[in-house]
Amino acid sequence: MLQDFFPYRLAVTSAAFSRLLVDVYQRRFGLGRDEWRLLYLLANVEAETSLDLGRNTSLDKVQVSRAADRLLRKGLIERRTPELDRRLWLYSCTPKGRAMFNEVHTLVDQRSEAVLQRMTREDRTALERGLTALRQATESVAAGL
Amino acid sequence: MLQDFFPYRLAVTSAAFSRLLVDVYQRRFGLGRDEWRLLYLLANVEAETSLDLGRNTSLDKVQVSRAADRLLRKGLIERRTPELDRRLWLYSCTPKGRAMFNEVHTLVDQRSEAVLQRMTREDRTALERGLTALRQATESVAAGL
DNA sequence: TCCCATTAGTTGCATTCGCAACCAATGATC
DNA sequence: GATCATTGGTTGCGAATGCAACTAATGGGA
Repeated sequence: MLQDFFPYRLAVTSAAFSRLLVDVYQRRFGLGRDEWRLLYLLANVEAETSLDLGRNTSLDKVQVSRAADRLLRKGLIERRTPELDRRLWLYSCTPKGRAMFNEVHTLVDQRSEAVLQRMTREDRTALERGLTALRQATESVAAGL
Repeated sequence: MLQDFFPYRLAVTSAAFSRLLVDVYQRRFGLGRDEWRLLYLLANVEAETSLDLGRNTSLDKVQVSRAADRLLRKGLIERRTPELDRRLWLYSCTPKGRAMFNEVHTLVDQRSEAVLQRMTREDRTALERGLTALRQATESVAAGL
């Protein structure tokens, strides 16, 4: 039975939860998932290179490049070439970007909390624990190819 | 910090886990995610209408239509018009489809179990519990729009 | 019986995605 | 310090996705 298959339940649950948040940052603010992630990172830091940006968002270089391009065109971030390595970009958030981040973050966090608060404290603890363990186990298997 | 944001961790973990399985059914068998879901359902049942197929796979009608189309062209499933309602299709799995399902399922299940077996029994129980609670909470919030 | 609102499925289009090829800068080696 | 493998970023292209329009079948009233 597909409905009992763990990978299916994980994917469906994760997608359903995600959809609630996408409704906020995508439909209401026109931000894609990747843009939202970059903005999240840059809003909370002075500046960061494209390289670190990729590492810290689980996005590959193509995704970073394209999402950053969209954010640039919207005036939410800016970039300059760092002196040390001219292959990279050093990105930072504009005031406009920070303002939008704060607005979006408030609403996204509300939605997310609305879901989590419908769970018991014990269920939340269990989810937290299970998720952390799953991430480690997944990384471990993926590392061994 | 993005890395501590629950929605981010859920999405990243789920995607990483998923990728391990996609490597199997996509790269090695040329099946898309939607095709794999339909095949999973149809391999374990006599026949099912397009309508039920959608309900039981969390796919919308467009996804069902297109994935079914691909499976038909590959000869893995077949369909006929049910007498009761000629708007629908009644799908069923061909022997070739069942054979491929069994092969893929074995490998996918191995991968999935390889991950889960690296977790302690307690972590697995916690994950199971947390995931079920999260799904219910998510559905509950989504239902209230 | 004839509308017509509803439901199911398909198709078109614009956007996004993933992959591979490509270009630019770096740095190790000779 | 010239060569070239490596690393970082961008671009192109084919496939997939999401959304809305469209077609076909159903079913409930005037």
